[in-house]
Amino acid sequence: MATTTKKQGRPKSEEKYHLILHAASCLFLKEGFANTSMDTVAKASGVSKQTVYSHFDSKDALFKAAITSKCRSYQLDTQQLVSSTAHALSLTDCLIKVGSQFMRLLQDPEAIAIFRVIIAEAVHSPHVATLFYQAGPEASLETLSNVIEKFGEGNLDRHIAQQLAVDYCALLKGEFHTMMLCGIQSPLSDIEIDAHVRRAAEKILLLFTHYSRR
Amino acid sequence: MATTTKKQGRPKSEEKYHLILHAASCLFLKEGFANTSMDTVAKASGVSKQTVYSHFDSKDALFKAAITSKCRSYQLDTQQLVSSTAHALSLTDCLIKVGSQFMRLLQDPEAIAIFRVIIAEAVHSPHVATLFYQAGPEASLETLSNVIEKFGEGNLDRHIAQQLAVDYCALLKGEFHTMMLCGIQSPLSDIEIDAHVRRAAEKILLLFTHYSRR
DNA sequence: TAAATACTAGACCGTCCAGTTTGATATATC
DNA sequence: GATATATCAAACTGGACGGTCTAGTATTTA
Repeated sequence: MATTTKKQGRPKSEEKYHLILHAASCLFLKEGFANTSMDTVAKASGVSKQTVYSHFDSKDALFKAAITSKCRSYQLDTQQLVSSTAHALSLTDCLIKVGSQFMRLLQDPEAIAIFRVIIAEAVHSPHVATLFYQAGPEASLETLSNVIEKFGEGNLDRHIAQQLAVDYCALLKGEFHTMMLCGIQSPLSDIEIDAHVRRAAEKILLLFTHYSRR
Repeated sequence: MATTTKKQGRPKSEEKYHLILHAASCLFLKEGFANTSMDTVAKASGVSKQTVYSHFDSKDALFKAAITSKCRSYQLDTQQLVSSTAHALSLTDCLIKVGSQFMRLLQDPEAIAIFRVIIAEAVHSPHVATLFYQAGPEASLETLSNVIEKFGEGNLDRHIAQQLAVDYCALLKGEFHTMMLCGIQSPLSDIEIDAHVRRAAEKILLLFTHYSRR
């Protein structure tokens, strides 16, 4: 049973599997779910339509697989902050560092595209939406709140740290994210990002000190 | 030229125009643009397909008209706050009042539906997205920042008041709005809303005092 | 070599849909 | 009443698309 029962016949090409998935991801993000046809996916991956259907049962299944694969790449890189260097940084510097990363994520055209597709299909594919949210925003918030809690040095309740993390992200977003999603905001320059992040970090520090000394 | 040159023949029925527009709005919001057919709109408005096309040139035109008409109803009712009663209220009470309204707007299933449709079609119909944003969020922010500025009594720069308005909305949204759009958050109870709004108002007050006495 | 499966290219099916056309009826102005 | 337009009901056009089928070729295991 547990033995590697190799299937007979020619095996499916992993390469083609990835070609299809990659092409589908790009198309779904660029054109949306409804405006992407299976014929186009096949053509774009340089593969016959039948092969697409041999790797993925339906358009829906392909969509789920494509979004799922994209999810993995959209998280804050908070590893560096939690690790050794963390203790050398002040909370301010730490917030600024994460904040800049976060803003760059918010600006990323592909990240915006994912959000758009997810939101558009949220009613139809709640499972995919949940998946995306957990892999992306939720995971990032989790680690950010850990960082904040660590700086509280015991004077900060866990749930207050979480709240501050949410608040920080919210302040960083401002009207920005909504405007990006609506397509009425062009990306900020690095200088603008820096200024914006510093203002937000300042505000969170204010809240941080207020809620930690009690 | 400027005389009311009445057209000959039977005039178009205004009633039918509104029937069509109303049915279209509901359908677009419930099903999205792609999943709403002109035949369905015609049937839902109790009108022949031809009549739909006699009032609206194309599906796109109908969509624009439908969203535009919906936009008008989605603004904060800040009239009452700016008016006479305003001076009787403290800033805190004022913020709480607006905040509660704002949260109820964020929860409104129809408002969420509009956002979804707008975001989904943002790439295809940037004009509609802009229209929506100006009529909705932007207008609300404008009046909110006026209220805040008034309470600053001269000690608050105009642009800082604006910033505080944006911050307040951001704190109120938190992760909430995004989660609603992704369909992974059920509406809050009135009690939860109240608690959330109070927390956010408290934070903004902290920022307000910090930025006004300088 | 034989059996089994993957893959291709393209035809094919059924459905859906935006938009048009037709022909009859209704309602307005002149 | 004559003319012009609106409305209806229904058929029609043209095209897109999800998914299946076929027939031939390639690649793998037994």
